[in-house]
Order: sequence, then structure tokens, then C-alpha cells
Amino acid sequence: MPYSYEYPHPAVTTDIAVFSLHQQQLQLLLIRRGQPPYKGKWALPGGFLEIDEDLESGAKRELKEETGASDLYIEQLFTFGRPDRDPRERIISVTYFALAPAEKLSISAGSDATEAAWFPADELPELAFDHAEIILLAKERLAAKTLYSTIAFQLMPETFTLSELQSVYEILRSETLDKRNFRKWILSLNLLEETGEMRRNGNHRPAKIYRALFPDRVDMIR
Amino acid sequence: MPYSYEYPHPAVTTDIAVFSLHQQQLQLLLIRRGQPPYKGKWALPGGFLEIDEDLESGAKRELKEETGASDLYIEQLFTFGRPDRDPRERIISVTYFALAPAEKLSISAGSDATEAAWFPADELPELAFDHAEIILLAKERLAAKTLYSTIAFQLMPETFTLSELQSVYEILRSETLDKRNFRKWILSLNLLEETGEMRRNGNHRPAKIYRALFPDRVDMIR
DNA sequence: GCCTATAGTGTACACTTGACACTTAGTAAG
DNA sequence: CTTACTAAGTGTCAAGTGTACACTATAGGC
Repeated sequence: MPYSYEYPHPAVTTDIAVFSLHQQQLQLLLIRRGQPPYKGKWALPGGFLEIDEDLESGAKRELKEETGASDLYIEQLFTFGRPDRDPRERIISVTYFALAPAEKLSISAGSDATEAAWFPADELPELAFDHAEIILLAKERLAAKTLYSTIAFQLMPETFTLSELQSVYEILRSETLDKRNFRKWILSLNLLEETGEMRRNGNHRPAKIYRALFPDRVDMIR
Repeated sequence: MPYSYEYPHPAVTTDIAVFSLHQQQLQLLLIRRGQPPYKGKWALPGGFLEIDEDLESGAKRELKEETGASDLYIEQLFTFGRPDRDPRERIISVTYFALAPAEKLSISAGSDATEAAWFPADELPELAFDHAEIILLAKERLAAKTLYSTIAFQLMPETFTLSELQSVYEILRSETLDKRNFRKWILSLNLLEETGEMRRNGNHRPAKIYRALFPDRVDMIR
């Protein structure tokens, strides 16, 4: 026990809620815990912050170690710190919210022999710690930001058709949208450009392929 | 040094940005530091989290100890954790954002002989640590929430006139508003009720006094 | 060449937002 | 008591925005 302090210190962890779209459903990435407490239960990827590491770097490192995912859009969500939220010691968890395009779904099991898997966001298994609460907040944040920002672009591959983009909005907002109104609106934002390519995708008229002008940016709109 | 851990632990603090309206200006509450580091500099009220205390409780306790302020609207803002943000040791700061009606402005110097004072939010002195960055974020949050929530009510006393409320919106949004349009809009929200009282306040027609129907609630609007 | 499936396109109506000026009710001064 | 002053209170119209809605275009498969 070489690390000593005059006053008690809590431990600090980061936990990340990663969402993606897969099989026309919003999916959340979870890992199965290999150690107690809550051994065998599913939990958010995350872990202890290193002492000289920035919070966001820690979140990204844990995510990569446990799931292989990297280069995702990530933002801070909330900090959870109920004194009894972990049975081992006092733990403050700085939580993050991340989005992955379907193409980056190639998730590998982590080094500590944990199992990682995607679950439909509305059919989650029993969760460790207060992670159900964290996920609820993350889902609310995603739903809210869908309405007034371009965050949905973070779920898209590099190029896509307008129909594919509309489908993503429909899933996130759980409602069908009018095709003409959606196109009028999304094009009026001037955030897309045509690549000049077409997608031939079955026995019907091919679709123009678009690209986000600023793929790394999330703009506030409306 | 009685508190030992197998791995190094950061310290956790809470810091609070409290805003109020005073002399027709948005004001921020600061304390002058009595101890190094940054001795003599102004800083946000805040301090170390106790080991068995919830984050929000810690923020409220520090605020009360250092400034006497209590019973304010408070929400979590962001968690700051750059490894070098405090020269003493690694410190994670969970920051909060609070609003006080002018009537609760009676601020007393804290127990540890610190000095507390209100500063106009756009004329702040030199600040300790990364507190300038925290305050910038808090001001952005307040400006944004003014547009799509009823957070401005948290700056109002229990009863007020529509002209007083309009004046608060004008200060927060840094623009003048049309009197008829403002009244039409704010009354259409159905969040105010007339008290039946009138305010006689100079040599002119007296104003109806209103009260918020749900003074503790912040609703999303628009 | 005919069938089918998705891509792509314009207009009309309802509603919301924003601009704008005068009357009312009190106080104070002569 | 009359007048002057100040802030409170009130409605309409025009422009812009959002929403509903149906047909044509182009490819593949047979």
C-alpha cells in the first residue's frame, strides 16, 4: 500500500456508453465482468483513471483496451458519485457518451478475458453497479441532441445516401419522416456534398452518394 | 498519512459557479483565496469532497461554508481533470452551476477567513487554477438554457411583475425584447399565475404581481 | 419490353413569429 | 383640481416557417 494521503481519497473511474446502429436498431456496447463485484453481469466498458492521464484519454484508453474500439466521437456525459455506488470503495465515475458508425463495429474481446457485445438499446440485460441509470441518461442525451444538432452524422459511414441518413433519423427519433421534407431540410443545412458517385443497390433507380462536409464536427441547428 | 491505497488516487473537489442578478447585471460569486496556491487570487467557491458525501451535497456544503448561500437551484456542469490543473496533487473537480434570486444575496465571509464577493460576469478579476475556463462554460450553459428552458425563473424572487421578468430575459439574452410579444409568449406557457396584488412603484400605473406556478421546476420549452 | 422497387422532386395551406402605437392608471407639482 | 410625467397594459397584420401530400425517373430481373 505505497500510496498514502493525509485525507481519504475516492477512486476515480471512467465509464463509456457507446452507441451504434446495426440491423436497423440502436445498439449499446457492453462487457461481461470477469471479476467480482457483479461477476458475470454486463457493464459499461470503463475502469480506473491513471494518475497522470486526462479524463477523456482515460475513457478512450479503457474503451480500446476492453473492446478494441477507437477513433469514435466522444463527449462527457455526467459524473456519478453516490457514496454507496460501488461496494469496494468510494468511487467517482466520470461517464462518457460515444457514437460509432456501423463500419467500426469490429469489436474484439479485451485483454483481461472479458467478453464484449452489442445489445439493442431497449433490450438490455441486467446491469452491474448503477450502470442502468447511466445508460438511461445517455439515451436521453442522444435523443435530445438528435433534435437540435448534427450528432446523427457520427453514426454514419464516410459516404451514404439520403435514404440511409433518413433511416438513421427515423430510428433515433422513433418516428417516420416525410421524404421530401427531410431532404429539403437536410440539404438546406449545407452540411452535405454529393460525391458524384451513385449507389446501385438492387433492381431500382440508383441513389446519389453524399459525404458530410465536416465529419468531425457536431453543429447546433434549428 | 493514515489513508493508504494500492494504487494512486486523485483528490476530488467540487467547485460552484453561482450567478445572480444585481444592479441590472449578471453577477458571479467568487471568494478570495487565503492559502497558497494562488493565495490572494479570486476563485470559485468549492473544496474537497468528503469521503462519505454525495457530490451535489459536497458542492452545497462548500457553498454554504464559504459564502453562507443555501437553497439555490443547482445542476452539475462538467468535470475537469487535466493532470496539471492543480500544482499540489492530481485533482478532479466536479463543477456545478447555480442560480440565486437577488433576495438571497446576503453573502457572509466564510469560516476560514476568506472574503466572498459578487463580480459582474463580464468584468472578472484574475482567477486561480483553470477557473476562468469553468466560468466560461457556465456562462455558455446559462445563455443556452435561457433560450430553451424556464431557468430564468430561478433568478426571480417569489413574486414579480412581467416587466421585471422581461428585464431579466433582456439581461440574460443581451437584447431588448418587444413588450407585447414577450407578454404573449410568457403567458402562453401557462407557468405563471396572478397573485391578485399590485405593485405601486413610482408615479405611474401599478403592475400586476405574478408568481411562478412551479418555482422549483425548470421546464424545457419551445 | 414489362414489372417492381427505391430515388427523386414541388406546391398549397396552417401556423408561428415578429413588427408596430396607443390607452390606462397612478404620482407629483403647480 | 388640473396638468404633466412615467411605466403598465393591450391587438392586428404580414412574412416566414413547417407540414401534408402524389407522381415521375431509373435501374435490375425476368
